[in-house]
Amino acid sequence: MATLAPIRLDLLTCGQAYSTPVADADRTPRHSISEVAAASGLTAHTLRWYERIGLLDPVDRTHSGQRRYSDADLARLAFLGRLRLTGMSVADQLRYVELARLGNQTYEARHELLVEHREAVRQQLADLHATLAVLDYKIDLYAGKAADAATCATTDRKKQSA
Amino acid sequence: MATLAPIRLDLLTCGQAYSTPVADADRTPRHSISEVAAASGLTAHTLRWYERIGLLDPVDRTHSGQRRYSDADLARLAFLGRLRLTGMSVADQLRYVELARLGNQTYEARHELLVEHREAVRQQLADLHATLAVLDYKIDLYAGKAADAATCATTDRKKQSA
DNA sequence: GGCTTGCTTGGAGTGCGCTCTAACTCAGTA
DNA sequence: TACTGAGTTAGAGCGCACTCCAAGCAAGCC
Repeated sequence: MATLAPIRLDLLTCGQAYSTPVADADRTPRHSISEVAAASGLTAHTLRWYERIGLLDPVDRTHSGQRRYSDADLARLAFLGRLRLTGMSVADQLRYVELARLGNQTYEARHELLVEHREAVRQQLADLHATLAVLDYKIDLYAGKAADAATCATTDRKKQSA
Repeated sequence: MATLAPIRLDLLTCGQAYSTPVADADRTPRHSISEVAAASGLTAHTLRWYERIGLLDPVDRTHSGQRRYSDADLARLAFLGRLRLTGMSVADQLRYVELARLGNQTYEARHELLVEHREAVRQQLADLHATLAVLDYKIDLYAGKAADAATCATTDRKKQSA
């Protein structure tokens, strides 16, 4: 069981806040949309769209209506980015976020969702390893064939099966 | 340098031919579209579409116009499936196939393309490993919290940051 | 002959994840 | 006051990778 010691995070830059995976990040509104776009690699358009569909909670605004993201927003974005990198659909990310919004009674459901996704990630890892082996094999083959083709122009023309 | 001894493959089933990565597979037209769909996990629609866009060479037909796929077609499909699993776009797969169609003088270009893609796959592997670590961390956290919630209903309500 | 099954075609449609547009506001600087 | 630049909105549009549709054809079975 994890004990959560509070951490002072007031002085994090946008990039640091984005890459720091903290459970109880600072909620002070701080970062403009362009800073967050730069830190996250998403466009401002996409950040607004994430908020519109509910993937981000409504972001704080300045008195003139401009968004100011907190470190907590950035931490969530970073985690969502991880899920995205592993191929989780926006719909499933949304499902997770909506469970989180419902509070304590959804711990189990979220746990289950993550465990399921971890299995998918493990499957992907296995697929990638297998493909890496195939690529290594093909690349070796091509290295040999390219040397052939360069040194021996009169070699018999075999049909290439990809 | 790879020496390519010819291999007798006449008796392969569709599924075997699909999963056997052979360089000079049999070209005898043999398998119906539904067999290939079952073996490859693609739909018949998708197989026809692949042919239409040039990802597969024109497939042999029976006298009545039905497709009959060879083991070589299946081997290519299997390799394309690997590329797809690693996130290569259809456009890039097409680029590779078109290079293969041009024959010997494109060995180097194909080699380069595969080496580039291998790098992308390695990057993906790194991303997945990193995400797996995050998932493990979160899952442990939730396992603990779920136990809390179950045994201690009066626990203080911490705001959940994802 | 009539029915079913499995296939054919070109082209239209779908779902996803953004991505862009148009018209606008606001703060800051010369 | 004029201009610039960064931001705002709802909604339309786009590229990708399929996915489906309608209409038709050929073979096999009762």
